[in-house]
Amino acid sequence: MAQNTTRKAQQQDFITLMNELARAHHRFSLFDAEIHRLSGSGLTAPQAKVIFCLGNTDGLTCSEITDQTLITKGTLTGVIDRLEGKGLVERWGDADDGRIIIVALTRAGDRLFQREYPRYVEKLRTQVEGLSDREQATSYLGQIADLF
Amino acid sequence: MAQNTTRKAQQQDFITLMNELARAHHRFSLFDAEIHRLSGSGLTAPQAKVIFCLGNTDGLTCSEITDQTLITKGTLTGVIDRLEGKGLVERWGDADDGRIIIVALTRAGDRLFQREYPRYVEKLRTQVEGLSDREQATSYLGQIADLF
DNA sequence: TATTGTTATACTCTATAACTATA
DNA sequence: TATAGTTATAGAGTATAACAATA
Repeated sequence: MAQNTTRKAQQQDFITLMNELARAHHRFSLFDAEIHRLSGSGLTAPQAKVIFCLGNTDGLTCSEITDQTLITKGTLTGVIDRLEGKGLVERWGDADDGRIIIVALTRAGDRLFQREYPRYVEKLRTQVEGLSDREQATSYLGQIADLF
Repeated sequence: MAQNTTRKAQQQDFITLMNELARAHHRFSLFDAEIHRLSGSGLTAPQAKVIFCLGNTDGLTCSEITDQTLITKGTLTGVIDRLEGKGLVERWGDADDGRIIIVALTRAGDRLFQREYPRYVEKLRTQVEGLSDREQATSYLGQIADLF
């Protein structure tokens, strides 16, 4: 009976934990989207992800971008189309392997990256400032990242 | 010089932490959506959120659902429309305050909730099973949830 | 005037699957 | 046959703002 109560309490703890995770996740989405919206960069969150991962590189293939951003390949084509339409990235074929497309920042894209990336990091930092133990956070988040 | 190096290292730590958070967030989205897709319930993740928060209640107002799910009111109308179209929820006006709409599970919605909610929790639990220290997780996630 | 919820618009992202071109 | 990326389809969620009804 007492054991049953304990199990129920543990189940409730777990559900509470998952609700917190889901809400944290959702708030992160909203916060992330809001940062980009308020920045006036004209980027959506997925577009910014792509720009940020292309920054300080000589270009990446679509597969590499997919690996880093977790954006599905079908979706990625559309995101890159829009960034290309804004003149922020350009595409060219790989010389060795005809199947591969290299995506890279244009000069305008690089200027945007140089301006927006530090701002983005700074806004996140401000939000996280209250964090008590950075090392614990790092190691724990690594675990969470591995779970999903 | 050494101080500068340290600061740079700290900045890099922070960026790594944020990248992990962003990836954890994205993976959670994908995992969450996949659970519902594979369950055959026909629910999207936001729809499931609404069904789950209505479970074991006598109905909630749209504002209350918004508070719990963080789904914007404009979006919520559409989500509820789709759930109503499936016969899973119903709406009625509040007797006291004519502005308020009460949303509640239908019998079919409640059956879905009773069946899917435990499954959902169980799948999350399986995923989280590797977690080393539940208490640490709970307290840390609480912090993250408060940050965003 | 403020609040609750709906409607309208326009867009982005999403999954899925078929498809092209190349390896 | 397998891989890289595009295209096509259909739908869902999103922000935003204007709106109606009620308090």
